[in-house]
Amino acid sequence: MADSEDTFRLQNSPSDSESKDLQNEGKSEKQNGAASKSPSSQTTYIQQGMEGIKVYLHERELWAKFHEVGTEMIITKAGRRMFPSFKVKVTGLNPKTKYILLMDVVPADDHRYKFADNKWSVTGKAEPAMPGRLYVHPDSPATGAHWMRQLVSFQKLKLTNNHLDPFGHIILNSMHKYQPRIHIVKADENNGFGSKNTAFCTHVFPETAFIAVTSYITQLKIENNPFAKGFRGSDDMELHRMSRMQSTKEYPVVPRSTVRQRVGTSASPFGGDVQVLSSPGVMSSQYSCENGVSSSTQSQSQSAYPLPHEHRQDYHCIKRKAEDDCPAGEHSYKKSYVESSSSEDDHYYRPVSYSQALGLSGAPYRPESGQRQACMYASASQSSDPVPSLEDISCNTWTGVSPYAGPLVSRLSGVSGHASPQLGDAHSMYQSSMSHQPLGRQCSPSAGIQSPTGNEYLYTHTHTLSPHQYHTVHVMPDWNEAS
DNA sequence: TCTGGCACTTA
DNA sequence: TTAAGTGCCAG
Repeated sequence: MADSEDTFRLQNSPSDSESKDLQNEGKSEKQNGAASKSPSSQTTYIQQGMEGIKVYLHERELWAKFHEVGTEMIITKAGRRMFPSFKVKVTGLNPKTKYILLMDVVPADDHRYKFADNKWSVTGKAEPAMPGRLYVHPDSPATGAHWMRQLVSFQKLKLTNNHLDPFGHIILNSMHKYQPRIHIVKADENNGFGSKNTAFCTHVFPETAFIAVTSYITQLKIENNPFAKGFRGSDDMELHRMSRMQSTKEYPVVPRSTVRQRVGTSASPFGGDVQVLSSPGVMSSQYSCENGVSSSTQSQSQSAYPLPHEHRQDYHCIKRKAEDDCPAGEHSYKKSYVESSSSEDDHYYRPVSYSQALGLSGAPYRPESGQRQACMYASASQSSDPVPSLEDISCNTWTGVSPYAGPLVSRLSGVSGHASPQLGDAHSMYQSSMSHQPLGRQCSPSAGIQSPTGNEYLYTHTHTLSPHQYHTVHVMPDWNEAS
């Protein structure tokens, strides 16, 4: 959500602020190594309502660190949050227009992986993709001002390997590689998600790709996740741990994570450069920007595992505006888990309501039922479209996990022309047309226009939401090449 | 490869 | 104090 702890304020208008962000980008990275404000690309295709939307990955440097060694995400039966958590800063939205922010996780390729010989390697063909589920940000829908006022956090999203998961968590297969995606869907009362004019865009950050695992967590997680402080390597703790282990074993025990970490810092188990582990600023050059816009020439050789696409994608469609008040700025900014990024956050984000700065109403956009929860949507059918259409992030059937899911689901469901189940049926399974083709297949390689974006994929499309009727406006040329 | 329990943390 | 979340370990 636009979590309260992540509040920041844009100093001026979104565009002004963005300009400052862009101007400060390079300096920021050089000064403190925090690359979390890496800008999204300039939107070269502009359509009414969705032009200029940019998404910045928060804690990008941390993501990059994990990416360098091969990001792993634990999946459990009960559901596990992602770490690093997925947080973005969004700019360029119409402050008064309502948007729905979605996240999904799609297969990054067709492979199944194994961890052997201290490295990840392909071990076979991927198992069939799980039913795709969408995590709808619990604040959705909310005004552009709301989304832009603070970091948008998807940290409550949970990953599970339970194929029958009833909680709406995103279902993944262990030992498979996945790519999270962010979707911004314009949603207004009269022309909501699913109408043929619905506008949306999709943002992909390649450095957030990960392999789902049920074990094997790198030391980086321990070092950066506050909940894992108990595993950090203070001498006392280490002695305590070792004594515990020694008490039950007759031989010295070295934690597996420690083994992997030490291997990784001496000789990359993933075939990539390993100095990143101890070099916070290593990404600054890799993500250097021109006019504040990061380069798209990331070296794949530094990736722990090859990503099929090293660019961001945007899908743009026409939509009209809606007007709504945005929430009052009740949030307070809190330091992120990573110290290196907090200073940057302080630099960019102020705990003052952007909506107040704009003179907008302070009426919170909240459901009458109180706390809002995220809801998930799943897909069963597979789109054959090479480019994710809005259908790809819509549902054939829906359920909600919260009272709020009702109106949203009702609105969203219209896109695919399928009936919505009872609202609040938290245990129903969603079925939608979300494509779970490996990510590399989802975008047409045609009509490629090089974007000035950085490591995000940039794909811009018009989309009328008439089934299968859209045309590519902006596609990176090598989307399909890597996988 | 996966699961449950553990010790530990944050909120 | 309690609930929720963390990775590790044994099985």
